[in-house]
Amino acid sequence: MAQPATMAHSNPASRLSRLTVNRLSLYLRRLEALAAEGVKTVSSGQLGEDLGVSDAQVRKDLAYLGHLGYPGVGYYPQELIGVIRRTLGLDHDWAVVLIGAGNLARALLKYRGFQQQGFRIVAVFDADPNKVGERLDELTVTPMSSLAETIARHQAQLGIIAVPAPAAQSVADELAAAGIRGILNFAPAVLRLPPQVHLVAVDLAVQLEQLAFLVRQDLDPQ
Amino acid sequence: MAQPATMAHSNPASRLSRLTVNRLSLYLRRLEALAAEGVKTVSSGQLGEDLGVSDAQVRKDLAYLGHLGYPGVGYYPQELIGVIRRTLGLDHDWAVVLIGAGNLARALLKYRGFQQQGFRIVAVFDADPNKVGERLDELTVTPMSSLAETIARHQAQLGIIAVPAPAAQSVADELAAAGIRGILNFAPAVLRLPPQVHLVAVDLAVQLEQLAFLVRQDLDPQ
DNA sequence: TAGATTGTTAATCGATTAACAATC
DNA sequence: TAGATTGTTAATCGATTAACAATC
Repeated sequence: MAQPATMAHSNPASRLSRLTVNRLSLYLRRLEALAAEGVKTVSSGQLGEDLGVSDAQVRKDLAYLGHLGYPGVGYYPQELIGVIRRTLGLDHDWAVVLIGAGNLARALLKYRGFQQQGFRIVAVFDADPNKVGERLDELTVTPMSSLAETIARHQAQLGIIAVPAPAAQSVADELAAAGIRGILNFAPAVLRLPPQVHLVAVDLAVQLEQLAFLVRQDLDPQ
Repeated sequence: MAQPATMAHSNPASRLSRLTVNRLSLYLRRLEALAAEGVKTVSSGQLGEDLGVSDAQVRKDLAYLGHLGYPGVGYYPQELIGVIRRTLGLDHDWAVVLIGAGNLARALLKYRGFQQQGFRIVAVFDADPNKVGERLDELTVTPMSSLAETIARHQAQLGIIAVPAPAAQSVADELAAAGIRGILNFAPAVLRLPPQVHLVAVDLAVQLEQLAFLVRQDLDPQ
């Protein structure tokens, strides 16, 4: 809107790298806490210090979203919260389906951070007939055979894969075929997806191995 | 050992970036699968294609670990597995303590990827007296008061924080005070730790928001 | 006003890719 | 040998930081 006409077809969000988007999530969480505390303004230096990010980095990240800062003053948390939420797509709810009804699924269902940002898990599926019908929180475990129908009914756009690695690719294929647009994958498997389906992978073993490497290197450099 | 004397104080591992270490974990997992299938040699092109990494990237990453490739032939999975495991510190077991006895803890206790790489969860703690004494898999939930003693007894070097965000910093402080050298943090909180304690954070909300951003940008560019 | 703080540029740093001589 | 493939260099790409004029 405030963009000059010559920039009409430029898309600010498309310039945001994965790293910047990650930090925007962190800024958002911190800003929400500051707003709840009644803080009226915050500087890039303060916000960065709270999160372990440089002040220049904070300003650069936020400048991608527009002229949101006030020289000599800082940023207004309330204003920033609105802009970041819109940028991240958090200005409306997301219907999410969860595949796999194990302990990780239980943990994710209870995870408040998802609910708070408008992610609604609308169905849980499992391939194991013994788990189908089981009650998980507010939901009843549904058979995989009703995946496509359930996704269509809820107009779910996101899916979370929490099944063992060998099953992950076939679940991903089913999700893609059912029209899911983004997958958060917890299975330790590399997934192949059509280009219109976005993928974010959380690989727990990789993260723990990263930690082992850091400690090992520190204790026993060689 | 095979290093010339002039490089005696250079530390190859210290040159490895976090990104490279992450990929080494992925290479390791794939190589273990290849070895199990009886594959005798693999090229950088093949390994990269399996994991979505360029061939040049694979060669560069592996070259940090030494001259492990054979021109015209490729790499020997068995040889590479040994070197990567040593580099990542996976050539011995790690005793790990788990703080928080909720659903995420249950999921982590059952996670095969940890056990397979030699991570042994030796104790589970919870601040809630109602949870203390509860059986989780092979372990009994222990009160926080015995944290330091238990860590010392098992000589645990790694800790996993799976408690709510408000409790995370105080748990981290206790772990650091008890001599833990590395923390894998699942709480959505920024932790402050002394420099000798390494930190890897897995932030589930950030990852799901990353996914929402990608999908939103794709569906509704503006 | 003086002081604080932004947005942005240029410099720096780091990671990836392309290309190819060397090797088997 | 011819073909395949490595290790490494130089080129490219991208992200971070330092610095400071502009602004309130």
